[in-house]
Amino acid sequence: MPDRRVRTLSRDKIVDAALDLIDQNGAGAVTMRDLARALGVTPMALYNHFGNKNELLRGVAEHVIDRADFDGGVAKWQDRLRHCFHTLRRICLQHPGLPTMLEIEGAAPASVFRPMDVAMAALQAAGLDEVESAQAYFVLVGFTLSQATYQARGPIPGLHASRQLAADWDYDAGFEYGLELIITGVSGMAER
Amino acid sequence: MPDRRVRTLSRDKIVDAALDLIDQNGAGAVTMRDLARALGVTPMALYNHFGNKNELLRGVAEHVIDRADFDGGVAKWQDRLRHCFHTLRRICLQHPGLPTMLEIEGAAPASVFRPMDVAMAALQAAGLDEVESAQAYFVLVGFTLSQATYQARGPIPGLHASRQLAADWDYDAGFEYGLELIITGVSGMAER
DNA sequence: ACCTGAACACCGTTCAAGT
DNA sequence: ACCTGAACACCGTTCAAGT
Repeated sequence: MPDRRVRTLSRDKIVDAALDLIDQNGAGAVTMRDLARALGVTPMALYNHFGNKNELLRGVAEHVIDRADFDGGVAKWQDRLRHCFHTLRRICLQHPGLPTMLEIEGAAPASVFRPMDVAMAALQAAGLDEVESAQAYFVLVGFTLSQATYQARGPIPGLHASRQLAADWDYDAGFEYGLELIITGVSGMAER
Repeated sequence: MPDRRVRTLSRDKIVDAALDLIDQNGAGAVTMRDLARALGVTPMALYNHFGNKNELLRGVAEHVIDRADFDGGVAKWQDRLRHCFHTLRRICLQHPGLPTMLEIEGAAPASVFRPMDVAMAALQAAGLDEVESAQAYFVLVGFTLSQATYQARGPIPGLHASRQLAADWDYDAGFEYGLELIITGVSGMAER
């Protein structure tokens, strides 16, 4: 018989609270102590549910990625790629900590392969072989994550200020253009 | 009259020592205390030369970028792009901490605009306007930095292991393919 | 099985003091 | 002007103890 007393904590509760903190204060702002305080609990209570902070962050990333629909069920390979990386970009902007979490050593969950599977199927439909598809995927995911990171961080003060890129930079237009550039490149490479 | 006693510290000495530590132990491994110990000095002595750790890292990044030749003096815009981003990739691989340092908030020095100027000139020679060139530059730099970061970190254990991407992944071939894909995309976008 | 409280070994940085 | 030494306010995590 399992314990019938209400457990104050669970992996889901921890992940939800961590996601709230990340969305409010950004990526590196989440602290085991802060997270414990938000849950009304001692920091060490978290270690009954996650081995360490990295595992916890991986749990958060997994939760976010698992909720996303990268496929979309569209027909043309170009539209599948557009949908896949628009989706990835959207969840990165919704949770500004996500790209950093995925970049942190060991924090990437197995779920990161879900968009990879979708994208690689589309790239092979475009005419690339398996290795080429993987190589092209890394172009797309590197581009998408770096764009989202730049946008979430905002212009670097004193650095972008010297150029006119700062105030009126259109991140949406920049993403669309870059995505179309890469898709055009995929077509060109497939024709060789 | 300036003080004639030998100063034990200088910005250059600190930057050199920090670069050594970064090259040996990776990105986040450099600590004000470790760096001070390597210099045979107290941690607080560093604060006479740099306002804080971020400024120090910016100094290191600046030093590395300033030593690189992004231009190369080649004629065709495709070759100029190849040379520029091969150079950027090389210094990122020589100093595995560099991409992380550039991504750290506020750590990016004004020098990051040097490869940007070279690349944007090449992209405008390809037929893109100024805004398009900036957008295409972000594709190239995001791709190059993310590739170098992946390669420096190595495969994520238990994650890439489930795919055949792990052991025999050719980072050089992946970079070449991605770069050609983007250059092909630039040509395609310029023709519109 | 799950949570607490005190402690450990770290951080970056401030401050007052030395020369 | 430059460096030291002690201290402050943090970290993630270990360990022994409670229930």
